Amino acid sequence: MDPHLLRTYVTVVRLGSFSEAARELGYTQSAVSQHIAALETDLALSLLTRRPVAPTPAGERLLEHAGALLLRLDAARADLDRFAAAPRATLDVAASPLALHARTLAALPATGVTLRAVPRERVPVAVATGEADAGLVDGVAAPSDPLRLPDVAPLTATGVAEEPLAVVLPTTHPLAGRTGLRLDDLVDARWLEAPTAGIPLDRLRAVHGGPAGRGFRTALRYEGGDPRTLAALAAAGHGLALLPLPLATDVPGATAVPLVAPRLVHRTELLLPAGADAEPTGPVAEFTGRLKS
Amino acid sequence: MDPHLLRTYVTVVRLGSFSEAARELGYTQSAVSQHIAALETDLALSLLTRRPVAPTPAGERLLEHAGALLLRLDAARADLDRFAAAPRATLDVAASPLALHARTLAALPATGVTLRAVPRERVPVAVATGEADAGLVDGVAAPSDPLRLPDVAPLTATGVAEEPLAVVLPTTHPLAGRTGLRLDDLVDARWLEAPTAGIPLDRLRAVHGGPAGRGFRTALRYEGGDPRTLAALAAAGHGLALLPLPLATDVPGATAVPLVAPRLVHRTELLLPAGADAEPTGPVAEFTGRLKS
DNA sequence: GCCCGTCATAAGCATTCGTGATGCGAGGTG
DNA sequence: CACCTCGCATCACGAATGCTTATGACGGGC
Repeated sequence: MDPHLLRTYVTVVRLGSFSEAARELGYTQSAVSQHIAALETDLALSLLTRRPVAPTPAGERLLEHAGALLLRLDAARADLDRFAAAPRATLDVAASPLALHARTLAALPATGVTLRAVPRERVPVAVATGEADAGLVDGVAAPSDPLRLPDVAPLTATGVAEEPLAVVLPTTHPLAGRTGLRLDDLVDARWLEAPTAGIPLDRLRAVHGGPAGRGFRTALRYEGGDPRTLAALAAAGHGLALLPLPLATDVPGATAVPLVAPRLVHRTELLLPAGADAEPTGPVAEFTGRLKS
Repeated sequence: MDPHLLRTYVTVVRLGSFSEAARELGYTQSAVSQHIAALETDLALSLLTRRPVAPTPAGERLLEHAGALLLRLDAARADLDRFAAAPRATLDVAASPLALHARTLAALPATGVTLRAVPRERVPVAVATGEADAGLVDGVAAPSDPLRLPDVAPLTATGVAEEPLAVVLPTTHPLAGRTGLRLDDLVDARWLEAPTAGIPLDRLRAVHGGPAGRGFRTALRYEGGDPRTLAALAAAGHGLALLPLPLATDVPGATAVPLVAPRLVHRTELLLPAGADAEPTGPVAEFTGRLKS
């Protein structure tokens, strides 16, 4: 299970073709064929169906493992490269959209900052692989509880902000007058699924603990990145939205009611490569210093 | 960063010697020397000090990455080997000591079971690498919240039991008369640290959220595996112990007071290789079926 | 000061790995 | 229906990698 073989395997699957993969990797088609053959004999398994080229069930499993492995490998290399590299004068930050709010934006240095908005799950990856010097992720957690992040590499996470959660409903909604809402009251409601602009509902489904698939049905799925649009959708009656309270206010036609049970907050965390906090100076230190104080 | 090179690197560090590592790996000393040299030139870093042989700071970092990588690699191989292997007639269970209680023990099949008690953090590893067919881990979490387990490989975790937590104190202790205790009341107390027999206090320190190092000081460290001994130590006044309530009762000279705040429970989870739940029959299915019902 | 243990380096050799050429089977085309 | 074409498998060869043996360099112990 040489990483090179895994690398060609995943590209073959991704492109659905040996020859295409060979082109992309700079090999000949023959080499790719031999790589796959080597993997299959090594594992004594058939990994791919040819014609069409698609992974077998065993191949699917290998794909999961291979992805994680190659990621960790890249992360390791990036991490160790940092050791030798000269301290950077610029700051690359990867952030999930909702992790960008007054507190985090204010901490950014005045110059030399590149800010990249990426999906939530890609933030740890970006930091681990060195694409970004630091990351900002948001998510839902119990108060002062750390987020559950996939550990692709040794990263340190520190909480930088916690805000209440609010349910956004049309002003005409029967529950709009409440001062607080319990999740139990909303299990049967229709929700807006917005993985990027909003907060994924998986966590709610898990917390609620009901049988899988029950509750929190999706009315409409919004794949854009703008929370105000999401709130507007809620105002228009397309379903309920879940947002950090500060983002949910002042939306025409919508009312934001804080979620009071279960006790959950919208939490933002700063992600750094483990060991990077030792750096005493530079833009990274400036940024993290301002965030932690 | 060939896994072979990493493998020799970690053994060199572990044994503190090139020659020893060569012997263990079945290489010549020369090969080991070249492996290390290859790594160092590839990363353009000095990884080891010679004489004595010890990792440099950069080497320490590599060690972390290498460990995780090799683990995942073994896990991947084990997982895919399972695909080809014939269904097993026996059941190997790796369990942390406190995960073994009435509920889990009752679910074990009558014959063909090997039960291995391992430290908490080794359970996921054992399941991932195929040393065990299934795992039982215990830990502390908020009610109906999953445990935080290191993801060494795609594993599925399902909760099988939750019990209240109790603080064990000498009957003569001023707080022994309470019906419930808040963690805040106990920050300044002396505690028994018992990573195997008891519940590690890290989680409490994290939940309490105080400044690092403050609170929950350790009076005595017990490295044995018997919770009753731990409770007896608490009875003898060596410090407070934290145990699942059922284990903390009926200890002479000690009183168990439930922990009421923060709301935490002692949770036991079943760990299976992801995808293994598909198996319809055999001892694994019997075990998991009984646990989930 | 000599010797022994340990790591580094050099040369030789076997194995591995990638390339180019060729074979083979499936699907499309006239 | 024969033929062509496209795409993966296989083969043989040259290059490169990796391991071994042999030797050198350096420290620490007696």
